[in-house]
Amino acid sequence: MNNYLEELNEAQRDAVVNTEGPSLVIAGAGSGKTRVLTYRIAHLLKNGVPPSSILALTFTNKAAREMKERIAKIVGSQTARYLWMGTFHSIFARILRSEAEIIGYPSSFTIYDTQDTKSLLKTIIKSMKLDDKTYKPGLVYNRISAAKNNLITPTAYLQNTQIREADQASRMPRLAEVYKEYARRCKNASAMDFDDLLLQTNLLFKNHEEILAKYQQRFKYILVDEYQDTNFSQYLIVKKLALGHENICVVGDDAQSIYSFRGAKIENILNFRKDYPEFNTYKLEQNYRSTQTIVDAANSLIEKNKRQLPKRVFSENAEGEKIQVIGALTDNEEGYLVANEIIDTRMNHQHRFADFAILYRTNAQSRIFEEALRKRNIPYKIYGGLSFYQRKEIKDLLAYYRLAINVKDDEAFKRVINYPARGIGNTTMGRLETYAVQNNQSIWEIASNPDECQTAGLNAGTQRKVAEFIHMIEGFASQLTSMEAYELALQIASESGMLKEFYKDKTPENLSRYENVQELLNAIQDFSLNAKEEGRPNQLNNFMEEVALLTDQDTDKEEDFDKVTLMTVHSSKGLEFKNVFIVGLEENLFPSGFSGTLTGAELEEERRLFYVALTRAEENAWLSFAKQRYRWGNLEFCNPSRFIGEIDEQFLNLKSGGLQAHLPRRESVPPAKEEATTRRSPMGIRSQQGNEHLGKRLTRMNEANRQNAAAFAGSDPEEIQAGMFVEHQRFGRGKVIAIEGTMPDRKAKVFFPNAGEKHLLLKFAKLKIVE
DNA sequence: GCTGATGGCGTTTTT
DNA sequence: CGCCATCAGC
Repeated sequence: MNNYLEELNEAQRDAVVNTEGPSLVIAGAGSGKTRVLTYRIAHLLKNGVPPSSILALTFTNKAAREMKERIAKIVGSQTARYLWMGTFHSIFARILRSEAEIIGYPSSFTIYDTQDTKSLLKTIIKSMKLDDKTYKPGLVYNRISAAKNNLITPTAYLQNTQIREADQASRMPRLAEVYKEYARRCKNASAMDFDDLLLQTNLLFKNHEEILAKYQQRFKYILVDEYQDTNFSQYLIVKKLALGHENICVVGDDAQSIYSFRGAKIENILNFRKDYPEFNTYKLEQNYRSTQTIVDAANSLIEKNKRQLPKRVFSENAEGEKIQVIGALTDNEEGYLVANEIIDTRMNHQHRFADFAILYRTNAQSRIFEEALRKRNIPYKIYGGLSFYQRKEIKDLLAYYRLAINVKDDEAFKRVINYPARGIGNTTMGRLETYAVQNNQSIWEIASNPDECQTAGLNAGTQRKVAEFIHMIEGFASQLTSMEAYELALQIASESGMLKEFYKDKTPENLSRYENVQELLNAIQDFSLNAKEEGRPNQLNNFMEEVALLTDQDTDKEEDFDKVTLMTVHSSKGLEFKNVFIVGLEENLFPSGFSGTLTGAELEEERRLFYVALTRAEENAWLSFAKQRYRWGNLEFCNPSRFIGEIDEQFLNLKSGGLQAHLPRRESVPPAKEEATTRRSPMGIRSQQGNEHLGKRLTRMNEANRQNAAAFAGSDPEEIQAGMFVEHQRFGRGKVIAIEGTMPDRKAKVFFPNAGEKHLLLKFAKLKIVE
């Protein structure tokens, strides 16, 4: 064991060696948070604390794995193995499986992923004869998820007037019933969704004191990473468990709370002192990652946060280069500029491609940069998007495994009953499911019983086909305990007929599907061999327990060696690159899901300047203006369409804070063009004229909208057509038509061409320049 | 059931 | 635009 304490600065060392009692470690970005966590655990182990009494919770598998590896390096893998270290979900799934009986679940319960959940919700919504355009499965899921994460059970939901009112307001008055039905069906299917893993753990601890006591006893030391990202459900579990010994150490940074949209409660970290009055605070304030300039820039934004834990992040690194702001007239140009910059910087500084990252807000924005990089032969890798385990063929095969392990798993049943095709269509499935729901049973329980099939109304031929399928699955199920994972997995893949499907015709898609399935089988083989070596059980259900909570952010392939990284700003949290481009900032100009009412003045207030050049003349004025060289603040806009300058205070002090896009203000608009000063246009504007990229739908809707717009504004349709449709962002929604002549306090129609006839009524206007 | 036309709509993400 | 859901029509 090396002398790890010497590798720490004073603050870090304090946080590592003071292991007793409640500790709050506030860890600024790049301040060595992971190092402190791992060393703290190593320190505990070194001082004779048994690994099995340490519980360390993270948010991602990746974080857990990395930490475990680092600890293993210090204390040896034999010791590290017995740590209770993993994601909230995996740890509590493990506990739930071993306590399943007492809460009425089999220990082999299925974990429904997002897709399963949504598809089940959709079925429920349909069967309740509700409109799935009002009750959108995704939206319903969010509501139910939020309820669960606040520990609101269906019964409590029904009685909660506040929630009921909110449901009324969003025109989903029957949401409570949907929730209840959803919970019922999950139970019948012996399934839990992700939120259930936490909710059920809470219920388990609440209703069974002796079990809570057992785990309180067991976990003498509890550590939580990214505490600012915990939701209420997670918070409460931790709080209950910590009551035992109060040796709880939470690590986080209120300034890095970026997941409130998925239920993270920053209050959990802000209120730590209330829960544990006797706590110690450790502040990690020295940033080892970034230059002073960058730390200063970040601080100038963070200081605008209203509630925060006082800290002063500083860097002793060199001041470093200025932050550059580069503007582009179009998205294509933006891609081109970034690609060029990468090539230049790489040459001039001998950087590797892997030293570059391109960050954007949404995954959909990657395309333009992919194209630009490909054109310049720059290798890149993309994070996000469809993960391996979400591919259809993988989900299909996994569904067979799931069904074999838990035959009540209705979502798996529905997935594979007719894949490959067995002549069991929607009608049959509909009958089985309806009957099952009526009888409070899983589909399997009906389908596997000939009498029930008869009653459900299946004809003899269909009954035979269903029976064959049941027989096949029973065959798989019967071998679960006798065969090891890989053998059985392979057998199921082949006997289910799935492998044959890919041979039907040799399309590239089929080849790729086949390869993916092979990759899954290889993974199972690896799992099986490793498990055997380490003396753990190596059956298919053991593999499936792990896989349900796995995503493939983890799989770093060898071939990903020297490549530019493309990912969302969110997923870059905690990573380091020498060169970072934050692109597509103008996307923020348009609030998505935009449908409220705003006055022109409010828009001005919001600094969301999504206005359009209305007429042909005005548009031309803008375009010629954009090609000129001009200055705004410290930013110099260069010919033809780019500006490079230093980031300045004005930029950073933007009221809305964060990564809001910022646009030239009035002084940048040439005074010569008086017309143009009354309206602004963001960079990245693309007009309909001469723009062959406009979508087909826009073309289709064009005429109708033009007429509508003209009628509303009382203008000549020809005139309006000229600059009417301007694409402000890459989402179709962003195509805005503003109506000439409307003043800030007047209502105006804003047309979203894609929304077809139902245009939105907004108070919206020509933006008045207020200085 | 499969296919192509049509329409709708588009955050951030982990488990 | 690009993906997905739906539906008419075979």
